[in-house]
Amino acid sequence: MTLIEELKWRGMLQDMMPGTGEQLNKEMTTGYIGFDPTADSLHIGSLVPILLLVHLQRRGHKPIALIGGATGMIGDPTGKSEERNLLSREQLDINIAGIRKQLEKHIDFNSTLANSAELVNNYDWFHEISFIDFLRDTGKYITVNYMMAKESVKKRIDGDAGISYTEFAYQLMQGYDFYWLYRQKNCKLQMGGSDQWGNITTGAELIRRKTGGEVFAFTCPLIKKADGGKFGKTEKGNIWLDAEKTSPYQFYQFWLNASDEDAEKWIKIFTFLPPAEIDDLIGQHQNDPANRLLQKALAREVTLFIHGEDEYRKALETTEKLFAKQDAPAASLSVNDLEQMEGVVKSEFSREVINNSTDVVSFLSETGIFSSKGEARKMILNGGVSINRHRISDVAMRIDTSSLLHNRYILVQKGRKNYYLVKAI
RNA sequence: GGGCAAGUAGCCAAGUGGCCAACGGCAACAGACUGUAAAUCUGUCCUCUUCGGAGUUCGGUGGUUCGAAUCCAUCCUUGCCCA
Repeated sequence: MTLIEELKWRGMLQDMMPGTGEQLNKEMTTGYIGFDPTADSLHIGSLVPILLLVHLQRRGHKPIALIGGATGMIGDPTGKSEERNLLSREQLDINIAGIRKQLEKHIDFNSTLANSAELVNNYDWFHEISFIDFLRDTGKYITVNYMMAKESVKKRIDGDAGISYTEFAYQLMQGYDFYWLYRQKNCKLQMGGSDQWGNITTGAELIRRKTGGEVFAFTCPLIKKADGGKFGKTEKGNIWLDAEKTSPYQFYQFWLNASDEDAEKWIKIFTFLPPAEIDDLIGQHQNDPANRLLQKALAREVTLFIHGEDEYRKALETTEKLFAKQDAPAASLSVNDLEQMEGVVKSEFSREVINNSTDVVSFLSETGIFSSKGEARKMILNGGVSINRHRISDVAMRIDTSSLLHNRYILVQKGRKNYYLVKAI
């Protein structure tokens, strides 16, 4: 299986320029992907580009991760129905530093191998290009007609939000990135999400017109959930790769909760398991879907890749304690079990108040599990709150010392799956 | 600079003097059913609440009115057409 064949099998190939496969078979090829510094951490939406770089490197090619320090100052109109606010210089610096740290965690930029990965920031070359230079050396080669034909631009021109000159010019900047990397690093390949296709082709066109050189590209389909919902969002917001923002347990849970349909697609995309093994897993899963073998394998592989062995183990242990014997009384959880739960949202509450007893509603809002008394009350009336695994229905219920497990803990569930551990101090 | 149109909750979108905290859809959250799935059905969905209510909203600011998302003035933003 060639790289292209494998990516196709994994469902990671959407568009491809002619000759890309041949180029990759011919020689070690340098390929790049851009990362937008729109937040200070990458979320699982950026996982696919990272994986593409890893795939590329595993096949002996040289990956470049480009951080859009300059393009981030402009704003990509792709997929946006409205003009965006510009990020401040300071915020960008913070974001770039955060993203750089994460990329370094998952891709090796320091090896001495010929195909060691490289990390570049397009601010480094853009900040010294003057407006005049850019217009003369780059703008001259691409017609406005060409730029307006791009889907991302056309949508905004046809729509009622319009597009500023700034965002309109974005594709030229990304095009210039490709040109610069082609010139400086002999980079002949650009990858990205399928929404980037328009920007990528502008770059290829620019290179062809300026140098006559031929470059290649392919894109990966955007990940969606089978039910049409947004991928990577939960009640708590984005799923981040940063353990500080999304604990490994929550990360693991996200993948474990994938629907059957999604799990089948995602295990191909998000893990490096060989095709034969994946086919085998899918077969087993279809025989016994209730066992959720696929989801478990998916969650294991992705958690291992992002957070490593130790964190995976802890996430798995916590999951087993909380979910394996869900009917078991909470008291059956030992002090150790409770102490060692990693990644469950934890909070503290005054022992004194518990000694004097307090009402559930205040307890739930003061621990931060619910943002207000009203919300806590509504959720209780909805049957959505359990304390120590007993669903509560009485809004006036009291919390006192008898509510404490091992004289120290209270286990709260919001819905079935969201656990909170409150410790009396 | 001139003419026309538009700006409503996370998003889309109805509402054109009181019955409006504002129809509907999407997304989200919870419940039932399940396998910590999917689909379906039900509830919640501006903020706070002692669940009786209270407070703050419909681009901004002023005004008319007993009463304004709705009328007037003015400003801002955006689109289309003309210069």
